[in-house]
Amino acid sequence: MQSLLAIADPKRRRIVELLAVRERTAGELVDEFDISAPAISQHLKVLHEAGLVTVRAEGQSRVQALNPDGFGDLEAWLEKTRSVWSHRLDALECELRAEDESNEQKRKKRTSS
Amino acid sequence: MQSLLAIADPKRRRIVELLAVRERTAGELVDEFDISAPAISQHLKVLHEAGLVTVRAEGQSRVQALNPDGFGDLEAWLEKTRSVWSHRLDALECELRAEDESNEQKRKKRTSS
DNA sequence: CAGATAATTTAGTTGTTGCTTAATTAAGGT
DNA sequence: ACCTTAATTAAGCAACAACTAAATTATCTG
Repeated sequence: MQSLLAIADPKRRRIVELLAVRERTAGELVDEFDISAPAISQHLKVLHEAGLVTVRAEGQSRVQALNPDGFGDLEAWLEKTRSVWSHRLDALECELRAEDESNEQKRKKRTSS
Repeated sequence: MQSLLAIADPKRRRIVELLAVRERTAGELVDEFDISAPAISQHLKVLHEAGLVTVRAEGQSRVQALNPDGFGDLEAWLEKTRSVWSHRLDALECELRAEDESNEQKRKKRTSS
Protein backbone atom coordinates (compact mmCIF):
# COMPACT_ATOMS: atom_id res chain seq x y z
CA MET A 1 0.00 0.00 0.00
CA GLN A 2 2.71 2.46 -1.02
CA SER A 3 0.24 4.82 -2.66
CA LEU A 4 -1.52 5.46 0.64
CA LEU A 5 1.68 6.43 2.38
CA ALA A 6 2.57 8.63 -0.57
CA ILE A 7 -0.58 10.77 -0.48
CA ALA A 8 -0.63 10.90 3.31
CA ASP A 9 1.75 13.86 3.07
CA PRO A 10 -0.07 17.16 2.31
CA LYS A 11 2.62 18.43 -0.05
CA ARG A 12 2.66 15.22 -2.05
CA ARG A 13 -1.13 15.28 -2.15
CA ARG A 14 -0.97 18.79 -3.56
CA ILE A 15 1.55 17.63 -6.17
CA VAL A 16 -0.90 14.94 -7.20
CA GLU A 17 -3.69 17.51 -7.45
CA LEU A 18 -1.52 19.77 -9.60
CA LEU A 19 -0.51 16.90 -11.87
CA ALA A 20 -4.15 15.87 -12.16
CA VAL A 21 -4.85 19.20 -13.86
CA ARG A 22 -1.90 18.95 -16.23
CA GLU A 23 1.56 17.43 -16.35
CA ARG A 24 4.46 19.58 -15.18
CA THR A 25 8.21 19.61 -14.76
CA ALA A 26 9.80 19.47 -11.33
CA GLY A 27 10.76 23.11 -11.77
CA GLU A 28 7.16 24.15 -12.39
CA LEU A 29 6.14 22.28 -9.26
CA VAL A 30 8.84 24.01 -7.22
CA ASP A 31 7.24 27.36 -8.14
CA GLU A 32 3.99 26.25 -6.50
CA PHE A 33 5.61 25.58 -3.13
CA ASP A 34 7.75 27.36 -0.56
CA ILE A 35 10.27 24.55 -0.37
CA SER A 36 13.51 23.85 -2.23
CA ALA A 37 13.93 21.92 -5.45
CA PRO A 38 15.55 18.92 -3.74
CA ALA A 39 12.56 18.66 -1.42
CA ILE A 40 10.22 18.45 -4.42
CA SER A 41 12.53 15.97 -6.08
CA GLN A 42 12.39 13.75 -3.01
CA HIS A 43 8.61 13.93 -2.90
CA LEU A 44 8.47 12.99 -6.56
CA LYS A 45 10.69 10.01 -5.84
CA VAL A 46 8.19 8.77 -3.27
CA LEU A 47 5.32 9.30 -5.73
CA HIS A 48 7.21 7.38 -8.42
CA GLU A 49 7.94 4.48 -6.10
CA ALA A 50 4.26 4.41 -5.23
CA GLY A 51 3.42 4.19 -8.92
CA LEU A 52 1.34 7.38 -8.80
CA VAL A 53 3.53 9.45 -11.10
CA THR A 54 5.50 8.70 -14.25
CA VAL A 55 8.28 10.66 -15.94
CA ARG A 56 9.11 11.40 -19.54
CA ALA A 57 12.23 13.16 -20.75
CA GLU A 58 11.69 16.21 -22.90
CA GLY A 59 14.84 18.10 -23.79
CA GLN A 60 16.65 18.93 -20.61
CA SER A 61 13.39 18.80 -18.69
CA ARG A 62 11.70 15.79 -17.19
CA VAL A 63 7.93 15.99 -17.44
CA GLN A 64 6.01 14.51 -14.51
CA ALA A 65 2.60 13.01 -15.20
CA LEU A 66 -0.08 11.49 -12.98
CA ASN A 67 -0.76 7.78 -13.32
CA PRO A 68 -4.35 7.37 -12.10
CA ASP A 69 -3.98 3.57 -12.15
CA GLY A 70 -1.70 4.00 -9.18
CA PHE A 71 -4.73 4.54 -6.97
CA GLY A 72 -5.95 1.04 -7.77
CA ASP A 73 -4.81 -0.69 -4.61
CA LEU A 74 -6.02 2.15 -2.41
CA GLU A 75 -9.47 2.08 -3.96
CA ALA A 76 -9.50 -1.70 -3.74
CA TRP A 77 -8.74 -1.52 -0.03
CA LEU A 78 -11.50 1.01 0.58
CA GLU A 79 -13.89 -1.12 -1.42
CA LYS A 80 -12.93 -4.27 0.46
CA THR A 81 -13.13 -2.67 3.89
CA ARG A 82 -16.48 -1.08 3.18
CA SER A 83 -17.88 -4.27 1.67
CA VAL A 84 -17.14 -6.12 4.90
CA TRP A 85 -18.93 -3.34 6.71
CA SER A 86 -21.87 -3.61 4.34
CA HIS A 87 -22.15 -7.31 5.11
CA ARG A 88 -22.37 -6.39 8.76
CA LEU A 89 -25.26 -4.09 7.92
CA ASP A 90 -26.98 -6.88 6.02
CA ALA A 91 -26.66 -9.09 9.06
CA LEU A 92 -27.81 -6.36 11.40
CA GLU A 93 -31.48 -7.10 10.99
CA CYS A 94 -31.03 -10.59 12.41
CA GLU A 95 -28.71 -9.43 15.16
CA LEU A 96 -31.17 -6.81 16.39
CA ARG A 97 -33.56 -9.49 17.62
CA ALA A 98 -31.11 -10.79 20.17
CA GLU A 99 -28.73 -7.86 20.36
CA ASP A 100 -28.11 -7.75 24.09
CA GLU A 101 -27.57 -11.47 24.51
CA SER A 102 -25.20 -11.96 21.59
CA ASN A 103 -23.10 -8.94 22.43
CA GLU A 104 -22.77 -9.97 26.03
CA GLN A 105 -21.79 -13.47 24.99
CA LYS A 106 -19.11 -12.29 22.59
CA ARG A 107 -17.69 -10.17 25.36
CA LYS A 108 -17.71 -12.83 28.04
CA LYS A 109 -16.32 -15.54 25.80
CA ARG A 110 -12.85 -14.10 26.23
CA THR A 111 -13.24 -13.11 29.88
CA SER A 112 -14.12 -16.62 30.92
CA SER A 113 -11.39 -18.39 28.94
CA MET B 1 -7.70 14.78 5.70
CA GLN B 2 -7.08 13.16 9.08
CA SER B 3 -8.50 9.85 7.95
CA LEU B 4 -5.80 9.46 5.34
CA LEU B 5 -3.01 9.97 7.80
CA ALA B 6 -4.73 7.56 10.17
CA ILE B 7 -4.86 4.62 7.77
CA ALA B 8 -1.41 5.34 6.36
CA ASP B 9 -0.01 3.36 9.26
CA PRO B 10 -0.15 -0.43 8.63
CA LYS B 11 -1.09 -1.29 12.21
CA ARG B 12 -3.93 1.21 12.26
CA ARG B 13 -5.07 -0.10 8.88
CA ARG B 14 -5.16 -3.61 10.33
CA ILE B 15 -7.17 -2.32 13.28
CA VAL B 16 -9.68 -0.87 10.84
CA GLU B 17 -9.85 -4.19 8.98
CA LEU B 18 -10.45 -6.07 12.22
CA LEU B 19 -13.16 -3.63 13.31
CA ALA B 20 -14.78 -3.90 9.89
CA VAL B 21 -15.43 -7.58 10.62
CA ARG B 22 -16.82 -6.97 14.10
CA GLU B 23 -16.44 -4.49 16.93
CA ARG B 24 -13.86 -5.26 19.60
CA THR B 25 -12.42 -4.01 22.85
CA ALA B 26 -8.93 -2.59 23.02
CA GLY B 27 -7.86 -5.75 24.86
CA GLU B 28 -9.10 -7.97 22.05
CA LEU B 29 -7.17 -5.84 19.58
CA VAL B 30 -4.01 -6.11 21.67
CA ASP B 31 -4.19 -9.92 21.30
CA GLU B 32 -3.99 -9.55 17.53
CA PHE B 33 -0.71 -7.63 17.64
CA ASP B 34 2.78 -7.98 19.05
CA ILE B 35 2.74 -4.55 20.60
CA SER B 36 1.77 -3.31 24.06
CA ALA B 37 -1.64 -2.15 25.21
CA PRO B 38 -0.63 1.52 25.37
CA ALA B 39 0.51 1.35 21.76
CA ILE B 40 -2.91 0.09 20.70
CA SER B 41 -4.59 2.72 22.84
CA GLN B 42 -2.57 5.43 21.13
CA HIS B 43 -3.45 4.09 17.68
CA LEU B 44 -7.12 4.07 18.65
CA LYS B 45 -6.81 7.67 19.75
CA VAL B 46 -5.60 8.62 16.28
CA LEU B 47 -8.43 6.66 14.68
CA HIS B 48 -10.96 8.40 16.92
CA GLU B 49 -9.60 11.83 16.11
CA ALA B 50 -9.84 10.92 12.43
CA GLY B 51 -13.48 9.99 12.94
CA LEU B 52 -12.94 6.43 11.74
CA VAL B 53 -13.73 4.68 15.01
CA THR B 54 -16.27 5.27 17.75
CA VAL B 55 -16.38 3.97 21.34
CA ARG B 56 -19.15 2.72 23.53
CA ALA B 57 -18.79 1.85 27.20
CA GLU B 58 -19.87 -1.64 28.17
CA GLY B 59 -19.20 -2.56 31.78
CA GLN B 60 -15.54 -2.04 32.44
CA SER B 61 -14.76 -2.50 28.76
CA ARG B 62 -14.86 0.07 26.03
CA VAL B 63 -16.09 -1.38 22.75
CA GLN B 64 -14.45 0.04 19.62
CA ALA B 65 -16.54 0.17 16.44
CA LEU B 66 -15.77 1.24 12.88
CA ASN B 67 -17.48 4.35 11.55
CA PRO B 68 -17.50 3.88 7.76
CA ASP B 69 -18.67 7.46 7.26
CA GLY B 70 -15.21 8.48 8.37
CA PHE B 71 -13.90 7.52 4.95
CA GLY B 72 -16.05 10.18 3.36
CA ASP B 73 -13.42 12.85 2.87
CA LEU B 74 -10.88 10.35 1.60
CA GLU B 75 -13.28 8.98 -0.97
CA ALA B 76 -14.29 12.49 -1.92
CA TRP B 77 -10.66 13.40 -2.54
CA LEU B 78 -10.09 10.33 -4.71
CA GLU B 79 -13.26 11.10 -6.60
CA LYS B 80 -12.30 14.72 -7.13
CA THR B 81 -8.74 13.93 -8.20
CA ARG B 82 -9.86 11.27 -10.61
CA SER B 83 -12.60 13.43 -12.05
CA VAL B 84 -10.05 16.08 -12.94
CA TRP B 85 -8.05 13.36 -14.59
CA SER B 86 -11.14 12.17 -16.49
CA HIS B 87 -11.66 15.66 -17.86
CA ARG B 88 -8.14 15.53 -19.17
CA LEU B 89 -9.02 12.32 -20.97
CA ASP B 90 -12.14 13.92 -22.42
CA ALA B 91 -10.02 16.72 -23.79
CA LEU B 92 -7.44 14.31 -25.14
CA GLU B 93 -9.23 13.74 -28.43
CA CYS B 94 -8.90 17.41 -29.35
CA GLU B 95 -5.34 17.62 -28.15
CA LEU B 96 -4.26 14.67 -30.25
CA ARG B 97 -4.77 16.65 -33.44
CA ALA B 98 -2.05 19.12 -32.55
CA GLU B 99 -0.21 17.17 -29.92
CA ASP B 100 3.36 18.15 -30.73
CA GLU B 101 2.70 21.84 -31.18
CA SER B 102 0.62 22.32 -28.04
CA ASN B 103 2.97 20.37 -25.81
CA GLU B 104 5.99 22.23 -27.07
CA GLN B 105 4.23 25.53 -26.58
CA LYS B 106 3.23 24.76 -23.01
CA ARG B 107 6.83 23.93 -22.25
CA LYS B 108 8.40 26.93 -23.96
CA LYS B 109 5.90 29.39 -22.51
CA ARG B 110 7.75 29.26 -19.22
CA THR B 111 11.25 29.07 -20.68
CA SER B 112 10.79 32.23 -22.70
CA SER B 113 9.14 34.28 -19.96
C1' DC C 1 -13.70 -0.53 50.99
C1' DA C 2 -10.00 -3.45 49.03
C1' DG C 3 -8.54 -5.97 45.08
C1' DA C 4 -8.71 -7.20 40.23
C1' DT C 5 -9.39 -6.07 35.45
C1' DA C 6 -9.61 -2.77 31.42
C1' DA C 7 -7.83 0.99 29.49
C1' DT C 8 -5.51 5.34 29.19
C1' DT C 9 -1.95 8.97 30.27
C1' DT C 10 2.79 10.26 31.12
C1' DA C 11 7.64 10.35 30.28
C1' DG C 12 11.36 9.02 27.86
C1' DT C 13 13.80 6.48 23.87
C1' DT C 14 14.46 5.33 19.17
C1' DG C 15 13.73 5.37 14.25
C1' DT C 16 11.87 7.75 10.50
C1' DT C 17 10.58 11.72 7.69
C1' DG C 18 11.00 16.17 5.55
C1' DC C 19 13.86 19.79 5.04
C1' DT C 20 18.22 22.37 3.93
C1' DT C 21 22.74 23.36 1.65
C1' DA C 22 26.35 21.66 -1.13
C1' DA C 23 27.91 18.66 -4.61
C1' DT C 24 26.85 15.90 -8.77
C1' DT C 25 24.81 14.38 -13.13
C1' DA C 26 22.76 15.36 -17.53
C1' DA C 27 21.25 17.96 -21.66
C1' DG C 28 21.45 22.15 -24.54
C1' DG C 29 23.13 26.42 -26.20
C1' DT C 30 27.20 29.47 -27.50
C1' DA D 1 35.06 22.56 -24.91
C1' DC D 2 32.56 25.79 -21.69
C1' DC D 3 28.68 27.71 -19.47
C1' DT D 4 23.83 27.59 -18.25
C1' DT D 5 19.67 25.37 -16.98
C1' DA D 6 17.17 21.30 -14.98
C1' DA D 7 17.16 17.99 -11.78
C1' DT D 8 18.87 14.66 -8.64
C1' DT D 9 21.95 12.67 -5.00
C1' DA D 10 24.46 13.19 -0.60
C1' DA D 11 25.05 14.62 4.07
C1' DG D 12 23.43 16.44 8.06
C1' DC D 13 19.78 18.27 11.08
C1' DA D 14 15.33 19.10 13.44
C1' DA D 15 10.69 17.61 14.16
C1' DC D 16 7.75 13.95 14.62
C1' DA D 17 5.78 9.22 15.13
C1' DA D 18 5.66 4.72 17.39
C1' DC D 19 7.03 2.21 20.97
C1' DT D 20 7.90 0.78 26.00
C1' DA D 21 7.59 0.76 31.12
C1' DA D 22 5.52 2.94 34.90
C1' DA D 23 1.85 5.46 36.87
C1' DT D 24 -3.05 6.71 36.74
C1' DT D 25 -8.05 6.46 36.11
C1' DA D 26 -12.27 3.94 36.04
C1' DT D 27 -15.38 0.07 36.68
C1' DC D 28 -16.73 -4.16 38.40
C1' DT D 29 -16.49 -7.92 42.18
C1' DG D 30 -15.86 -10.13 46.76
